[in-house]
Amino acid sequence: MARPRRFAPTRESLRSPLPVLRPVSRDSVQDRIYAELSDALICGRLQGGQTLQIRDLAEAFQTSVMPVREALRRLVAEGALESATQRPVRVPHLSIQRLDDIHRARLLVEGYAAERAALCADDHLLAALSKADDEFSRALETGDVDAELQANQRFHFSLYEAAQSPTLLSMIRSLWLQSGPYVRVAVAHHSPALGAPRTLHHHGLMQALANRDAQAARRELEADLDWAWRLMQGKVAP
Amino acid sequence: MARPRRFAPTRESLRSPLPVLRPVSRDSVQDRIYAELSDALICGRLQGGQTLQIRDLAEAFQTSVMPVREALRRLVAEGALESATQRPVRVPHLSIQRLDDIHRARLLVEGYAAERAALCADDHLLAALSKADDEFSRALETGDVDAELQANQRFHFSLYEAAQSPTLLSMIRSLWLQSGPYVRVAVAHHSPALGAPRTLHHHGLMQALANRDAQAARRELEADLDWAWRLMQGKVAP
DNA sequence: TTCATCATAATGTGATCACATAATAAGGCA
DNA sequence: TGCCTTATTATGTGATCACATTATGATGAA
Repeated sequence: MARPRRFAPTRESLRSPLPVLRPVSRDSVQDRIYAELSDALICGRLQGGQTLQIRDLAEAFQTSVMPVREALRRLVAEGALESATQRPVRVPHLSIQRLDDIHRARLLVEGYAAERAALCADDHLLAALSKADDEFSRALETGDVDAELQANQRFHFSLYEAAQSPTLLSMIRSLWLQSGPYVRVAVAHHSPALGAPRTLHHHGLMQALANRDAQAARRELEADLDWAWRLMQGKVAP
Repeated sequence: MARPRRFAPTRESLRSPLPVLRPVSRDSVQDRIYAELSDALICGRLQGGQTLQIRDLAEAFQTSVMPVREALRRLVAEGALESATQRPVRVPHLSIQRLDDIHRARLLVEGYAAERAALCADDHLLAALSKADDEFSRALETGDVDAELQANQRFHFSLYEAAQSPTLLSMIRSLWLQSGPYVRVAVAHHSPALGAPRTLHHHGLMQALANRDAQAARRELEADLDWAWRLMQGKVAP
């Protein structure tokens, strides 16, 4: 192709094509705010009951209220946040019954995704899981909760992406957004020794995938989720 | 004019309880627009590939663009609509593979909801299902596609609500929003004779619920979904 | 005729302003 | 002093404006 690639199709760049200085994020402002808030939710940096006021967030992000409104609206639509009419948006304060409900849905959907992933597992997937699990173990040793949650997220979503189902993936993402604020309080204060079962389940899961054993993969994943759930039950008020 | 009347449980209304004149819609404008668009999607009044332009909708709804933007944003977040940056929102044009993906997710989640509903089925549920099925049959005879879809929706969601799981219910709602535009083309042009299997599955489902047979309920529901899915495969272009 | 280029129009996005409503604080009568 | 009332403040929601970006149609040269 003779024409230079256009990364920022303005008139100026057409006439004097510049080398790409930055892979300019073509996301809108609200997309970046949404991504920031999503990450904060999944990693548990926001806690249940916390209110998120539009003007405060706008000031924090150095923008107007406009992109913040739309980002919050998206998260409310996904069930990650709740809002009454004319009331500030809040991170839902989930009852133990509601958390149990979410947990059951996670067993169903994530367990099925594990089955599907096992059927089309390859070396690339196993390598990605192994890498994430290494980071996970290292974070457990050093007691770095943020790194632990990040690595755990990478481990699980590498698996779920392998299931090759956009529908399941978006449902799982929504479930993680909802349970994120409560997962952290569960894993935040346990001793490193308690982490042992999780690495065990991770390894069992990788073994099941290597064997293409869908049922075993589901069992190991469910055991992993159940472990975190039992820990959470002790921490969360009824 | 005296003080404007307030129907919300404020101190005043507590002291002099007024008869409820109208269940005044305390929804915001964007809520009503969202409800309208949701209904249009689930009932298939919008078709795949159709673009929804903010200003057009605002004019149709007699409002400004503001509430429309937020309603569309919600639907995009739920996967019911898609939008590229700086591009008009569209009803997704789903491939056969994507529709199959959604179908599998529906089998999983709606099948599980049917199981759960069977475990706590009561006379009230059976009555609601029977009523919806009557309307469904009547719509089949008269060939009223809109009424058929409405009744079918009521039948299924009466069942899903009985599962008493807010998490499952919102996931199912999202799946119906996504598949709504394509379900209609499937059921719109079949002869009334082809409708027989569906009423059969509905009746089988009700029988399973009466027997508290969770596995049978799942099987009947899956059969119902599979019937519609096979019909859809013939109508939708690959 | 055909393709590139430019000008124009249309549309989503962000900013700012205005208003209604809900929570909170201040005041007043029993 | 206690509780209801009233005034004030704060916040979400809707409207309007301004801009960047994309698509579309016109126009020119090879």
